[in-house]
Amino acid sequence: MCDIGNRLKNKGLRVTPQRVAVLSTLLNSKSHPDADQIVRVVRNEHSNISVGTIYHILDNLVQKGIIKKVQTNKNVVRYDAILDTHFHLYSVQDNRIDDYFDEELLMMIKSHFDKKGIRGFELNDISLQLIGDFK
Amino acid sequence: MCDIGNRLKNKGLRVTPQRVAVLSTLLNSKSHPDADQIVRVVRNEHSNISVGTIYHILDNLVQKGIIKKVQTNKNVVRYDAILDTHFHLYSVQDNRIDDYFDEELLMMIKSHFDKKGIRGFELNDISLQLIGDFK
DNA sequence: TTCCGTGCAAATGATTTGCATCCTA
DNA sequence: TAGGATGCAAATCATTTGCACGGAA
Repeated sequence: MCDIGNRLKNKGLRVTPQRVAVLSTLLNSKSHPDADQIVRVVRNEHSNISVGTIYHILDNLVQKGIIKKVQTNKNVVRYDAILDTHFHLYSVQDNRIDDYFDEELLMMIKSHFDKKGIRGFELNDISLQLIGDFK
Repeated sequence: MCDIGNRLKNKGLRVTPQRVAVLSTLLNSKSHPDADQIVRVVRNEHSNISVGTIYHILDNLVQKGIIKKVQTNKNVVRYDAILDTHFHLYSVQDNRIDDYFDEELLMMIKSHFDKKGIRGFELNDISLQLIGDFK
């Protein structure tokens, strides 16, 4: 609990049971859930947090950089609590998104831009999706 | 005009003025518009195509692989008529998405996966967003 | 005690759907 | 002419907003 509490406190957010529930749900989930899925899990395991509040909390956490939104080409936003830069495996068919860690590739891309840069653009973050199908 | 007509015909879609209007609008746009922006341009330049129809058409074009959806972390879908694999520069602040062509990087990533592969995953497409700010 | 957070319900906004009509092939 | 396309309006669904109340600091 202290870990989660501290993450919030460090960013100047008050530690409330609702925030702890949302953040711990996200940390325990490997699947990159959307708001609706988080609502269901939270309500199942904890108390009856209202939907609007969960949207508020997710927004707070994103603003403070505690979690990230996941890029999607659907009209639902999904979330990711892992902050280390990593990539995503997308299966369009089953709407599944898995994490993909590839330190070698990350270094390769980073050093490419360190050398080369992009004129007129300050690069802050890299987001790579690998689109295909799970076998 | 024939070019656009053929693109549709080749994929087994009937050539209608509405589809031609939508596709040519998208081809002439460098900005990766969403459905609403396309509606406005189309209605301005051509006839009064209905909103539902434009959503239908965009969906058709994506299904047939004539255009692509652009990855976004907002709840609006944006579109891209360029099919050659390329990357995107994202500015979260001003919600701007520019194309970024980098053949060298693309080759680098491709050959990385040609060599290495991803266990349990068949890679079909690569989507890379470079997030930062325009200067 | 003081705000920041929360709950609830209504509002918004993007996208979809149903159905009658139209028009390309 | 036949079946895919379109137009329109109503329906959905995710997300946002307004406001009164409640609880961390």
